[in-house]
Amino acid sequence: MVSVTAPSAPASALTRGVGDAYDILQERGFLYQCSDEAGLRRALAAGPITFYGGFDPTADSLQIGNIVLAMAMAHLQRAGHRAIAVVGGGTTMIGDPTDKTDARRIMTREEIEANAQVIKGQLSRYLDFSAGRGLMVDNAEWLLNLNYIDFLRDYGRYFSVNEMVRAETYRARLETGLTFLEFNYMLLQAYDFLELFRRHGCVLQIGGSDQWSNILAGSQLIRRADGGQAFALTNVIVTDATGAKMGKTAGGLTVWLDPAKMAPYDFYQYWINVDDTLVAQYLALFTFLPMEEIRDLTAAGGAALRPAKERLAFEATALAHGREGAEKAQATARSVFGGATYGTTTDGGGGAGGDAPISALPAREIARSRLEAGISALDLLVEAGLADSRNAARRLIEGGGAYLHDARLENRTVTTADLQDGALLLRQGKKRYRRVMAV
RNA sequence: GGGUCGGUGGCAGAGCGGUCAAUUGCAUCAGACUGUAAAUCUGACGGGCUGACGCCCUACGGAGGUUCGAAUCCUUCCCGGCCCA
Repeated sequence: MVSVTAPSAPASALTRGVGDAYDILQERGFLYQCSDEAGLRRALAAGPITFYGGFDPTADSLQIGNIVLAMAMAHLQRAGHRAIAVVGGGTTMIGDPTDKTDARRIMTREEIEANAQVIKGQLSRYLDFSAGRGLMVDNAEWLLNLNYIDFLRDYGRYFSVNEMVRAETYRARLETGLTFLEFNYMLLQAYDFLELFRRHGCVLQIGGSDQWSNILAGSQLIRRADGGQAFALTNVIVTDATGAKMGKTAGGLTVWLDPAKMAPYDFYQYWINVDDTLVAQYLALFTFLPMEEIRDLTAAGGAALRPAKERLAFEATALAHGREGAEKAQATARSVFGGATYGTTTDGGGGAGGDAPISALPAREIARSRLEAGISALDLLVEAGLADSRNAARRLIEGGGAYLHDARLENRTVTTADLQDGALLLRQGKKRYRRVMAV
């Protein structure tokens, strides 16, 4: 790995300079493709550049699949480069055909804007949006006012349909059906890049490898329309052990960053339950730990990998939910799973944040009066969110997978006599806990 | 617009008049084994009721129809692929 000498790094506590950014991304396993590695290395080394990555406001929260890009951007930014996070408020109104079986649902402006706000908040945990360091823009700003005729005349000429049809992005969709609406997505994303090039001197776009053709189209448009040079870089699409895109818990839940959609405890658990073979990769991608430390942590195999997983979970949770959230989640997890400690985290003890050791467990409430009258175990499991229906709850109990206070729960009536410290501690299977508080 | 093929449970994909709540694979859930891992084995896997045998309801794109009986046949509408224009 050849290190390119950087002239000088701008202010802030940088241990490595602007020219090291490429190496950092490479050694951490982010990179998938680059349109011109030598050229990009030169550009990076020649001083801070402006780069961008896009996020689609299709949901009211980011999920961990989006973090890979955020982390890659964060590394670039930490190396001294200027980040632009583009929220695809305009493009979302079209629908990206990439890797979708069906056309995306078209959303209203209001939904999109609300989502964009949330996403910005979440991204600021990873990226610095202070003046001069980074900014966030919504491409609706320029896309919504495009005039069709003008756009065709000024830019349509630079796009070759032959080329587009050959793009991997569209090939699959050509088999199953692709509307003209979606087909235009590439043009708009390319135009975004051009617009950012003009407005902010942005010369690099980074995105998931599924965005490769779109990003390339942008850098080509910049060359054709303005004679400028811009680079395309893609990061790996991270998969889980089964080869599927990562992002679902064991319970099939999407791993959201929004604590209201997924409790930090569950977020933490997601990382703890990661497959052995992925720990090293995930540490490199989802934490800022130095590579040497990651190698040490994961040098041993087998059960010795557990401290590494705990570290991964802690660091990733701390990034998404703050240190305190991570500490609470960790303390709760340790308490609930037998209190075994595997090494220590950065603070040497994993403080509980002053709360009860299981305080971070997802909780539900139930009226005390209903417990006094007695509630069936079936209904209790359903209301706790551990079973989708009473039939499912029945099956769970029959299968021996329902527990109350760590004792197998039979199909009986649960009353206030079962309360411990004013709550019921329910468990589904080996590790899905839920507290039900009597109120 | 014409021709043709097709729309089945989370996905893939059987069924092609009764024995179909619907074969099978994947995914998922539980149990055993473990390290809150993987692999493996076992069971479950539309909803409701039941201690249980079992019973009831709703489902095979939508709406009608034929029939004792339809996911299976007919009509029509909607949606999609392919070929032609």
